[in-house]
Amino acid sequence: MSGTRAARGRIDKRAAILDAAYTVFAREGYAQAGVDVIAAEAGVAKATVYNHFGDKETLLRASFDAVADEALARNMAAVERLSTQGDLRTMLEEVGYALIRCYCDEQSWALRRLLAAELAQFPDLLDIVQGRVADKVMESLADRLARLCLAGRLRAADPLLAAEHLAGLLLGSLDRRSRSGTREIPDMEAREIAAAGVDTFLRAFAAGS
Amino acid sequence: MSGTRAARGRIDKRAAILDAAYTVFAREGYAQAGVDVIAAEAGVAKATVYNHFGDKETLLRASFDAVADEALARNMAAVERLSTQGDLRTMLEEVGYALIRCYCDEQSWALRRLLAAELAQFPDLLDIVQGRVADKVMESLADRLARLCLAGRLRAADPLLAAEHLAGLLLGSLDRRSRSGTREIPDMEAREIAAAGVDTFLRAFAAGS
Amino acid sequence: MSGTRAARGRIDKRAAILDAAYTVFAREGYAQAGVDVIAAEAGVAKATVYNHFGDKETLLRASFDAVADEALARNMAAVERLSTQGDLRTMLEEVGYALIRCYCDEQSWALRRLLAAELAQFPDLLDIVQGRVADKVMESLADRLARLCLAGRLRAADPLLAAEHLAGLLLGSLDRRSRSGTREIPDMEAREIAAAGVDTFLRAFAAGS
Amino acid sequence: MSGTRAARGRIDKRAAILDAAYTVFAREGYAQAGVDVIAAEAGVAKATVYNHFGDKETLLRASFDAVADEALARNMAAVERLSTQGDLRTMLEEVGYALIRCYCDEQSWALRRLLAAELAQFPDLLDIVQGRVADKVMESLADRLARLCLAGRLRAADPLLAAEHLAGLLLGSLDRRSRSGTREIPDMEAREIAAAGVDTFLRAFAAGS
DNA sequence: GATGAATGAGCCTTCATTCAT
DNA sequence: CATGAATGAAGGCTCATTCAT
Repeated sequence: MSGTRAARGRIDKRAAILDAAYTVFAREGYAQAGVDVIAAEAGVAKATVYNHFGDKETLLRASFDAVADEALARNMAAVERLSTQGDLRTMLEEVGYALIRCYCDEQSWALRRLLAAELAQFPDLLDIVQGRVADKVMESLADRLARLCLAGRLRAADPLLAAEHLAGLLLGSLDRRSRSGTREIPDMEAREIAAAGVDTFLRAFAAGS
Repeated sequence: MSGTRAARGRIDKRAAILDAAYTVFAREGYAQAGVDVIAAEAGVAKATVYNHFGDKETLLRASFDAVADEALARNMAAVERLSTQGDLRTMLEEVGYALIRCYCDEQSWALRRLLAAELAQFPDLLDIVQGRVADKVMESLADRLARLCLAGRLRAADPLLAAEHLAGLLLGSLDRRSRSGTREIPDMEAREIAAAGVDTFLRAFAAGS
Repeated sequence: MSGTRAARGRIDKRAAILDAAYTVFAREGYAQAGVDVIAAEAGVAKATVYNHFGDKETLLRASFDAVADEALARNMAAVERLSTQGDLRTMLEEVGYALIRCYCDEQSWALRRLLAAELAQFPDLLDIVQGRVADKVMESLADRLARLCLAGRLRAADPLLAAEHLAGLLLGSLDRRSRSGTREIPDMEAREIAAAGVDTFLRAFAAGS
Repeated sequence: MSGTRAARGRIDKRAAILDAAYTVFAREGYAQAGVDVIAAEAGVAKATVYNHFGDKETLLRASFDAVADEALARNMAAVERLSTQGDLRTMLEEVGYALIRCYCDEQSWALRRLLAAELAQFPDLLDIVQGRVADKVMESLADRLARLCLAGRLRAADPLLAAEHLAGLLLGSLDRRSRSGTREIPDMEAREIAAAGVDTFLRAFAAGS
């Protein structure tokens, strides 16, 4: 019991630091973010941060890992709603809406911002974000579209290309519309974007058109 | 004469500083970029940079201005190739290819990276990049598509939406494919992306389909 | 039995820490030596060091004590070979050689280095090294020389002065020759130094000259 | 003129930093010495220290250089008083006294202390202190003794050895007597040490003895 | 008594910015 | 105006030391 309390304390602190780190990195950028600020936000001493993560760079990577994992999970959950049963347009609109929400999540914007900002200095962050998230999601989406083709609901020569196009139609306008994440996209607008994107997609890829 | 020479020297220095600034900002990020490094790259003394631009932030804005203007010009030139005459698919593919090239230009990547990185601290940079570039390009593209509709070559209820979708189909996959600008996209691949994007676009929007 | 084992474990740990401390102090200097490094070298936890010695300064003093005792013993053993019997020159050369070896021992260099380094901060270390070692050795050497005078083998008005001179002749060149302990003095060179020093000494102090 | 004033300001600051650095290094040891303390003592900003010397280590080396040069000059001046003319004993006593004073100078003690302390970390400091000072002085002393031999005033097979022995006789006891520089040696005592050392030296090396 | 984790103070170094020439 | 020198404010990281188990 007492051992558990201690261990939990340790884990809690580590998690608190990770949370605080991501918050501060997202808010101020990697370079501007002070480790003391992170420590204060996590409610620990600065040295504790170093005890856990060694240096600021490692802390950044760990934050990325954690957030990327979350993002992956959310995106996958969205894609996996695509089944071969039910009304195709409705289903696609729902998936589209969910993907838009994932993309527009404040954490996702922060992740992409940080990635862009620090790409020059830490090129391997790409592997975390794209290799472990974006690629997987796209592959998974392609898989589902392929099954819809086999089920005769869609007609696409290259499922991966179709997935890219679907994603492009759904997400392509979000950067501009949300002013790079600066402006919240209202729910209704998100639904309209989803509907319009799916409409175009279906006009191009629906079977029997 | 000597006055002219002096004035030219002054202008040259200003331009050299701007160039150097953008180079260094792009290479190392705003926060990591040292003013002394910029000064060294421009071949002037650090104080000279301050004489011209006052502080680092102003220098960043000035760089953005210059590069955004260039980017706007290039993108507009691409869009304006869209006329109501000639083979539609071929024309769209050419425009698409040109837009892809603009998007994948190293300077454009750097611009977007810097924007993302410093958005939190300098939100008004958005106005430069999106307000003065992306929006204009999109509007212009919408204009051209509208005229194609009027000419009976396309069928789109909302030209801006169509423009967004075209852009999404063309550019949506580039982030992933070029690994956020890390990997050069070969010419043939760019042409394939353009062709595929245009194909989907035309399947959805071609008149009489 | 288990109590004994435990006590032995305790003693072993204390000794291990002392050894490790001296090793690390000698290798890296007092200020640069990290307590964690010492603890690691001793195979204990950092806190254990503090349980035993309270703080770093005390640890330094304890190390000095231990090493100074050893040094004293070795030097005394060397001096005490001086008797009133046997060939004088041979005996002096042997004693001289032994003193040179003591002085050039790696541990002795480290002791003097540490003393010099920390003299400003911990002036009482002087008492340990000079009061408890150097002075005693010099007094003892003076005693032996005095007895040689009484035995008619030497002629010296002030035995302590003679001892100082003998020590100066033997050890005075070692700092330069061994590059402050950086360079090992070969055995033959040490013997030559001893012989030359004793020769000069005897030319000045031999009875009947 | 104004240029001179500026340059002088620069030089003055550099010199002030060097002085302050040596003072603080000598007082607190290299590791314990804070660069801010040095800067404060020199009356400049901490960054100015870095503008001039780059880092703490370089500052240490520069201090060593400066002080070693001074020490060399003083020692050489002492040795060069040895001529082949005048009363030998008196001259040697004067030289001996001067060498003792050089050795016991507070700056010299500090130099040797610092050297000992930082030898492990910066082995090349040896070259400055021994290579550029001690060796030269000893060679110079040997030269003078050689000329005294040629002049028939001394009898020494190996002048360098004789020089070492003279130095050993003069300086060998100073470490102990001055408690490693902690205790000031009164003038009279210094003269006695010189006289005694020279006496022993002459008993061993005077020509015609 | 031994340990792992946490801490707070401090230190070297950098950097945007200003001043005197 | 251009420059070299100077500055003050941080910031990343370390380390001796202490608690809770």
